[in-house]
Amino acid sequence: MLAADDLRAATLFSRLSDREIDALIPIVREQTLAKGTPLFHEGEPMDRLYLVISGWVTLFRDTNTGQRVVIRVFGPGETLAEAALFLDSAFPASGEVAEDARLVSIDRAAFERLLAASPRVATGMIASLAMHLRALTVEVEQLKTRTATERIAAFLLTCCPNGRKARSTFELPYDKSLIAQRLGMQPESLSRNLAKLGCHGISIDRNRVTIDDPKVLENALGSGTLGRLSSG
Amino acid sequence: MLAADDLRAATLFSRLSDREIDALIPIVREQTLAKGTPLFHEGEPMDRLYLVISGWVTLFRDTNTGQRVVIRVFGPGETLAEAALFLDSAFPASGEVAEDARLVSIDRAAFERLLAASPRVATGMIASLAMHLRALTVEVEQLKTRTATERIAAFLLTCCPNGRKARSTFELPYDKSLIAQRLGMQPESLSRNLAKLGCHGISIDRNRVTIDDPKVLENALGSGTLGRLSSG
DNA sequence: CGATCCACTTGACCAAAGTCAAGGCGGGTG
DNA sequence: CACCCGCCTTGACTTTGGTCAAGTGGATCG
Repeated sequence: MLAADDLRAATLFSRLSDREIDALIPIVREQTLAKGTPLFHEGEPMDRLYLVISGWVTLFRDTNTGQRVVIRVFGPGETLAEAALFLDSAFPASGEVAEDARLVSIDRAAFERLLAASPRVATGMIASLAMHLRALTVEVEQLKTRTATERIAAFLLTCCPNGRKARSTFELPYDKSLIAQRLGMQPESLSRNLAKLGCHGISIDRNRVTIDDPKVLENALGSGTLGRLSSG
Repeated sequence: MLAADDLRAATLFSRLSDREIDALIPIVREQTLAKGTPLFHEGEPMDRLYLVISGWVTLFRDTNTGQRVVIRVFGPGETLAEAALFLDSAFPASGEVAEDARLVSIDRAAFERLLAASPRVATGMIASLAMHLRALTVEVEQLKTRTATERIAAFLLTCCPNGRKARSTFELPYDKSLIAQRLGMQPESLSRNLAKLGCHGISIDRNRVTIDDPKVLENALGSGTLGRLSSG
């Protein structure tokens, strides 16, 4: 069942009072959707705001040369398209479930009522947008300065269950082909570079990853030592 | 002198009433700064919000491997760092005047008072953040899917004085080395690819650019025809 | 239990962009 | 007017990542 904590996990709603959260619960729609389910389509006006409870959702664009660009992949606690509800022109991207997901969504009209009624929602909205902005900023920086290998290493570190103590093992959150798109490279490049990272204490078996020492990897990333490998 | 219209050019303030704008004027700081002047530095808490009236300002990060990543370049009517005032941790990037600029800035405390006092400022803030988000989304998309040549062509089109009728001529807004950074490539690549674009009806003399037919260029960009050149 | 499908991997090749190094051109200065 | 300095351009070469094509291996289904 949908719990108050599920909603409060989102920056957008984190500042709401218990009372406000309780009022929210009956007006949201909760759905469980299978991998591959389309949520909304590029060019259509956006009429709902989504919050991911579990699973993963991609935001992407299909360019007119046929290739798909993944803008971002959203996971638990993240909201999509709140900006779209505000700028009311057609939304420039499509959304799709990347891994079986539980989603909560709110109707545009209901959300606008909420926004008008509570200054805390407006505040949450600003905070939420600011965080998205920060995330995209990091993304741009990575695309401009890091090699494919480095972007992969950075990604694996973010997947690393927190603590980052020695020898973390975890599963990749979604398909490798999607990871490749997220990181802005071809699946072949991901494959090859993952193999290369073997020399840096990372082993991959199917979609199970083990990082010998996250701290060491982090330092190597920061100092640009990942480039030339020392064939270990 | 600072005019009400200068402020209203910013999305952030565009919805304010005449009375609110008038109240704003005495509390803002106006400055004219020379190219190269640093505005704020990465890692420091951000204490002002900036609005560019004329000229250009870069937002960048110096990575620990020594290279500079330009996140974005802000021009007339654009605001920087409004998100930073909100997320109150240290700001992750530095700012610098890229071309002699006239700037307006507002103190953090004053802006917070404004935000609390007027729901229209909050609304403007959301709209402004949403636009930044949109801009960065486009950026990510371009970096992931377009070649250097295509990114340059797209950039030149955005510089094209609007109308985009046949044979537009204009000056590059800032140094070529900065344009290269903005587009995520080396100055050498920019230089070479600009030369390549000669075959597509673009001529460059020093920093004066002429586009024979923007429409044609736009179509070539959309259909991916810019890649293989037909040696014309 | 084998056939098939799909996601991923691997290999060989190629094109795009980065690197390093030298050279030109203009603008400012003595 | 000659000099120097920065910015930009050009050239030769290297590296990275993309492309095309074939192969592997696990899962599913008959």
